[in-house]
Amino acid sequence: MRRPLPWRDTSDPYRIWVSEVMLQQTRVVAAVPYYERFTKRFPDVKSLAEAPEQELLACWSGLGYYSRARNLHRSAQIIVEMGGFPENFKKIRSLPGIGDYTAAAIASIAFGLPHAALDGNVLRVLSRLSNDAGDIRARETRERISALASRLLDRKNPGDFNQAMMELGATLCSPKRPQCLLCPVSPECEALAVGRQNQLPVKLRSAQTVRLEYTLLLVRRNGCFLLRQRNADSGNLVGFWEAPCTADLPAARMGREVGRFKHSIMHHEYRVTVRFASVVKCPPGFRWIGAGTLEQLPLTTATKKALKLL
DNA sequence: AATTCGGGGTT
DNA sequence: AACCCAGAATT
Repeated sequence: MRRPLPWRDTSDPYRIWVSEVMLQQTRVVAAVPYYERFTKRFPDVKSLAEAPEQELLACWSGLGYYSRARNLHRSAQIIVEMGGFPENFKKIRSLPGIGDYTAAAIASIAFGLPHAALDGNVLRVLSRLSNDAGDIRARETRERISALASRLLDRKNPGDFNQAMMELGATLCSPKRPQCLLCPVSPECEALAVGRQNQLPVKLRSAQTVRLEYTLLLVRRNGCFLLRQRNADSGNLVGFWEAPCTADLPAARMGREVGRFKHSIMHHEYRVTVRFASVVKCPPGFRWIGAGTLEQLPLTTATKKALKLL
């Protein structure tokens, strides 16, 4: 059942750290190609610490949750100052971008320390195993399940134990229609025993999706595109480059439609229309960017998708 | 304790 | 179309 994953070939804490951060709220299949590229470009802590942020973000562009990349960068610099990768839970946990889960994962996998890692998979597996109907997002429930995880933890092999628990959640003990017939611990599963496996875990509160639409403009001239770098006022995606929307260029002349795509962010779903447009002069805040240099810049995913339509 | 942060595959 | 992913930081 053990899936061959690129970060399982190493005991290098740096690589395990990078993989764990990439896997925060991100599926394994999505993270793999990013991990390969990232570790090739930044093979160790030092190379990451010294990298320009724009290069880092360009490498992360499309993976989402960009504060992960910025925190990874800051932490790399802290680790260099510390003189090496921290080797106990408390120090690992203190690094920016590392919470309880990631600290436990690194401590157990890279250093063999007895800390149970509690991610979405493990919460699901254990809520079923113990037939716990508490809200999985409530602190009380998490503490109860965390205590159970610590009790079950194989203290001689915590890294394998943690990964096996997550593997079980990712493969058999899935959110819907768990494959209990194939599950090695089904005889111990209290939810299965009373037929509640499909009702667990209980998770309350989820905002409903908001649908919006807008138009992105591709303004091309002499092999360049009109782009803008998001500044500190834009709130999110600061430092990323993007194409203008219609509100940015009220005076632009519209050209033909290039295409459409959907783009989802959190509980927002955007329907984006892409059109060609032209302007008389470069509007304030925008710059002409050569088409050849685009891939070296961190582009917003929406802009990336728009350009891909060409 | 509740929100926010990206994006995309699954069901 | 809802759900949820090898979560963390901020409010």
